[in-house]
Amino acid sequence: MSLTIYDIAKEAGVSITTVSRVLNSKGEVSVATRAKIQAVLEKSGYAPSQLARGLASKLSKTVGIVAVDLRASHHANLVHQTEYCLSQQGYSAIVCSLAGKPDRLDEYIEMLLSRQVDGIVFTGSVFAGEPYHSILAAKFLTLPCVVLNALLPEANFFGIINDECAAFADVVRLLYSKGRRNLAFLGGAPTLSEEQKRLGYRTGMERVGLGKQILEYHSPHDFEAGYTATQALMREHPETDAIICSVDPTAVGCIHALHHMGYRVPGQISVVGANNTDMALACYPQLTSVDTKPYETSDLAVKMLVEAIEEKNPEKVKRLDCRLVQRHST
Amino acid sequence: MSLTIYDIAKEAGVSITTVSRVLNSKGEVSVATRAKIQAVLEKSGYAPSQLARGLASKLSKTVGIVAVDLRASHHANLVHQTEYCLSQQGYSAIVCSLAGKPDRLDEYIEMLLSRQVDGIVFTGSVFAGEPYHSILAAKFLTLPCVVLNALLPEANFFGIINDECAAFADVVRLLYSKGRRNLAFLGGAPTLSEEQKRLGYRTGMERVGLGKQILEYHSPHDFEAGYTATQALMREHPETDAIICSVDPTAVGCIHALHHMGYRVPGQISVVGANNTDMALACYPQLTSVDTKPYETSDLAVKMLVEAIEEKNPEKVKRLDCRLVQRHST
DNA sequence: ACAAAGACCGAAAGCGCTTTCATAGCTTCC
DNA sequence: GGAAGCTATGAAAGCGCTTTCGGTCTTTGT
Repeated sequence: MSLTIYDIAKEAGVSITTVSRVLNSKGEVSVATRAKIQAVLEKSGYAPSQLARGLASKLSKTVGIVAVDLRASHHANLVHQTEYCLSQQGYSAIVCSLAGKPDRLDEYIEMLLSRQVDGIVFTGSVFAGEPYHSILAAKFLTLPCVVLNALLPEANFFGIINDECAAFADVVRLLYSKGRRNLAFLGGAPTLSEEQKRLGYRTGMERVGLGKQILEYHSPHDFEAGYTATQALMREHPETDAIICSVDPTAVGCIHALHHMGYRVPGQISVVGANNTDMALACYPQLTSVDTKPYETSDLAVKMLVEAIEEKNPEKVKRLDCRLVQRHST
Repeated sequence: MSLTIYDIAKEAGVSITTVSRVLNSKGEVSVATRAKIQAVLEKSGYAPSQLARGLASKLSKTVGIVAVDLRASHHANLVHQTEYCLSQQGYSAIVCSLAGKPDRLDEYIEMLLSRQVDGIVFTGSVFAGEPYHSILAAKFLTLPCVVLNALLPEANFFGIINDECAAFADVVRLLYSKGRRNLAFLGGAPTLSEEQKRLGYRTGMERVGLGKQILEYHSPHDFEAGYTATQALMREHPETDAIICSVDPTAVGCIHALHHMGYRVPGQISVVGANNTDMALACYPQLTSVDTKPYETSDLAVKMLVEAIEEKNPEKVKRLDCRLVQRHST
């Protein structure tokens, strides 16, 4: 096998305790011995076993990242950046992708606990809703957790909230300024994030004086669903001239449906999405989308989590604003 | 802290050795004691510490997944499915996303080794090229590694090769059958995967009697690059009526460029991509794409890796065929 | 009836670290 | 000059498991 702390100690002519001390830079070590040990360390290429370290210190320097579905671009971005930030801080990430199957959450949590992770990051507001929340609550998790885009009532659950409400109100204002008067909202299951968007839509509509014309449709967060929901919407409300979708995949499905029904985008109908994923760039016309800043969100999440792990009592909730990115679909 | 094997042993009135035996179902245990221990196990909700287990047994039941860039849809799919298969086999995945920065590979490998991973999966053919290959080679990795879409010469490196060559020859045949006669190829840096595609293109061209009209352009694997490369291509070879791109993002950039230059797709020009990512679905018209079967690839990778870890000597290379998915861009 | 062979179980030694506690050697101070 | 206080170091006890080895108690064969 590889080198152990004993090899280093022997080579340097000191005890493993002293080696451990310089490894963790804690405790007093004379300049001379420190230098000697450092030298041995350098040339040996020794790296301490994180397993042994974790076992002895009760800190594994590992965190779990649980994503609803890693295949979704927005989540992949969040996981990517979260992992990156964690690695910068000396933590490794064990990632779990639920593939939309809530029942796997239970096993994953169990697994993460058995691996002594120091904390967990959940990407996605669905974790605040059912059945996820019940599963999490039943675990009585005592380790720090941060949920992206949601806030759970439990202690040691930290949250980051994107202010999507304001951004969606802006979306309405933008569309209104372009002359659109029949704006529909196409949203998903009522998570916090969805509710914020919906609220933003309503608020925006009130502000521009269209409060009486609220039109809300429902669609899961995928391409197909966006497609069929749009067909229904246009059949029942042919006067619609702008569709605000809660996420990009829905919006892309929406655009395709409109194309196939013979509408011109943005000529006749404007479409807006959210999360500013690469789908927004890929579709034609390119999609105007609410940027929910996955990078900033992840950075903040890791910052909060690490602070919580180190018992620095970070704030329980942080807020981040969103930015509307205009492209050719409006 | 949580329960340990001692608690279980005491509760069941046996030694920890015996508990360990039923936990790992190895060694002889009478039916009676086994039942007794099982019962205690059930109602306690005990889960063995994987850290301690790994330390004692030298098998961490953890594998590293190193992706060139998790943000790229194709890689996210691979990582997702690989993680899923691993979890089914009792392994956890530590994921590392290089974000296209080769220099981070070194640190990641070091980290994975210090965590005693039992194996590593690399997603992407770039790992067979420079500078990645040199970095890997310098490590003298003795643990099993599998590289998706590439094969490294080193021992204990296993590979899965997608037969993209045949698929790209099929692409040419398809386009030819649709009346296209000026087919250009838009590929990336010369990795094995890229070379296969290029070879497929050439072979296909020979077969349909267009061997004299090989036209190859170069473009990194992203949207922007595909866009600009296409502009150059069309400026220099306006007679082109079909563009075969080596990956979807390039193809999407290509389509956008064509749109902006006033060409109709597929009216005047056909475009094809590869990997069949969600970008292929998102863009308009939806993209004909070579499906490189990320799910089958990942399944196979995990199968090979686990066999290698358990010293079952799997074959060094496995091949998988690809499938051409026709959509509206051709 | 007695030896040989199993079946079943526990003691104890690690795995590679961290951490507590004790000790030895030096200063410092009145 | 001796008590008090540092600084620098090591011995040893864990952390929660696996695994080897040996021992006891039944079987089985003759």
